[in-house]
Amino acid sequence: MNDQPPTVRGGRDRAVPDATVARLPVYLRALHRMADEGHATASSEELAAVAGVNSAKLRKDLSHLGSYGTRGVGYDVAMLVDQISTTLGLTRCWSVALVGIGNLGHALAGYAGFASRGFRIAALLDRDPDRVGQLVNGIPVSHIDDLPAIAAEHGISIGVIATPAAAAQEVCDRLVAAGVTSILNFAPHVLSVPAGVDVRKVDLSIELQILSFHEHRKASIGTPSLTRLPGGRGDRRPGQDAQRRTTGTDEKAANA
Amino acid sequence: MNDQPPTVRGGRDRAVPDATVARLPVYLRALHRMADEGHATASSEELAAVAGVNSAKLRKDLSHLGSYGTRGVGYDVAMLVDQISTTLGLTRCWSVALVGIGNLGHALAGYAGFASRGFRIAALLDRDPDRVGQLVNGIPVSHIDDLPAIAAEHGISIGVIATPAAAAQEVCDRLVAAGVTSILNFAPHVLSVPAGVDVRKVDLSIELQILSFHEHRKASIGTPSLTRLPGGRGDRRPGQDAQRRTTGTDEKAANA
DNA sequence: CGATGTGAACCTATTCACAGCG
DNA sequence: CGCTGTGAATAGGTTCACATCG
Repeated sequence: MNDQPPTVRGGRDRAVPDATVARLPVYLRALHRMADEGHATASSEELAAVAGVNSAKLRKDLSHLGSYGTRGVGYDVAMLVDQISTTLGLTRCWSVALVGIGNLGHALAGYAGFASRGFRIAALLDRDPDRVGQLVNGIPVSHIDDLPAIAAEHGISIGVIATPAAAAQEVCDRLVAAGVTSILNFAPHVLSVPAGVDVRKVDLSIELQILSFHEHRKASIGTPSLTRLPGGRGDRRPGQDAQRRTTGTDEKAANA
Repeated sequence: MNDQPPTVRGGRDRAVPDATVARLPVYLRALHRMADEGHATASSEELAAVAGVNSAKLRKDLSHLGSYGTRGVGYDVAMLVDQISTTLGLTRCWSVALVGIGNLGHALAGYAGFASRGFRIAALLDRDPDRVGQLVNGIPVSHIDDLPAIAAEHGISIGVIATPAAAAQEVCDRLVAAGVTSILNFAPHVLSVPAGVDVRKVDLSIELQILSFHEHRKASIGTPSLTRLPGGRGDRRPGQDAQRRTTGTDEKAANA
């Protein structure tokens, strides 16, 4: 316990801001890559470069998990991997139900990234009787009506929706009724869920439209002789790496 | 070479914040839905409900595009659709190149959401000679080496990367060399691009890990008798719709 | 000495609350 | 009178710059 004033969140002051949480998986991937390349230790500068962020942000992010660096040296790669994995809850394996075995569902079912870190597709579900019973990537497709039993049996708490938009809300409701409290939604539809359920969305069409905006911007401004940097989107601060290549994407719009 | 203290962006003060841009496609979808349902006009409250945001945010977002509402009435649906479409640059059709025709590439090539609003897959590309020449969803697969010619021919400015992580950076470099200035990256790899090129990423594995964090949180806190709301993620403000269902996802982590 | 960890400054985004218009 | 549009207040995130420590 602690007294009061600012930011009383979960247990103590654990907090970990959402923006930081969204970057931890990126750091984790960067760390694995550095480990593969033989680094036992990594400075915030090196790690930040691989992760595509600046070093100050990385240090501040890591500081939310505790103090796992050594001044004058950097971070122990293996230890940081452990710490981030623990924070993200990746020390256990999560069972996932994937609903909607169409075009996209097939691709997702075959996606290697699933198994790679602590996620297991425990069930594939569809409403189409013709698809039920099929084997997709070695996993049999079950009927959506069997969701409650399957969810209970496997202790499924994460659901992935890959159905058409029209079916998404109903599927979502069924997932929630079956005890799922985290949903990843690929359907182009805004889901409505009770409090306590987290939803994240992945939406190709939205991403394209955002890119369209920026393309449109670039095109319509023409190449303004030299109002700003010759190519930048305009908001680069004159700070450090204003030139050369921008690495990665800065995070922002996805979900929460 | 310009003075001016605060926030001088593109032309004048056009700005349109990134967070707003990321939501415009959502509003657009909501508007289309309301139009389909016969609404000629919509209040900020109604629209916001369909789009899964609160009305104040929606009004402020729309105010960045100008004043298109009527006080006491609401917004004219058709007019708003036009205005948002124009802002997003959707009044023209963008040609897109999709690179990497594997599992995911197939699914993306078949995705209806592409054609739906101003995007046309002008080319499918792969490095595997066995795939070249195949027809996928009616479009022939070309070899990646032909990218420069194809990009020039179709005026392609948007590229989608659906290759394995190992190939992503090279493909990215080739796209940029061919004149592509906006990239949507599905590969689990942080891309490095020159200034002036926009990158957005879609990453299943990162999304799952973020959900894992929240699941972990919920599980480890148990059900705290009544420290907070019985189910919420903890950061619900005591404001308006704190109970009932949270609609949609709040935006945050995706890209920029 | 070199790199972490962090207070402070800054900037962006969200929410409130209400003036003002149709 | 109802709803938009917006200034002001608040919250959240990023960057700077440096004290601090191994």
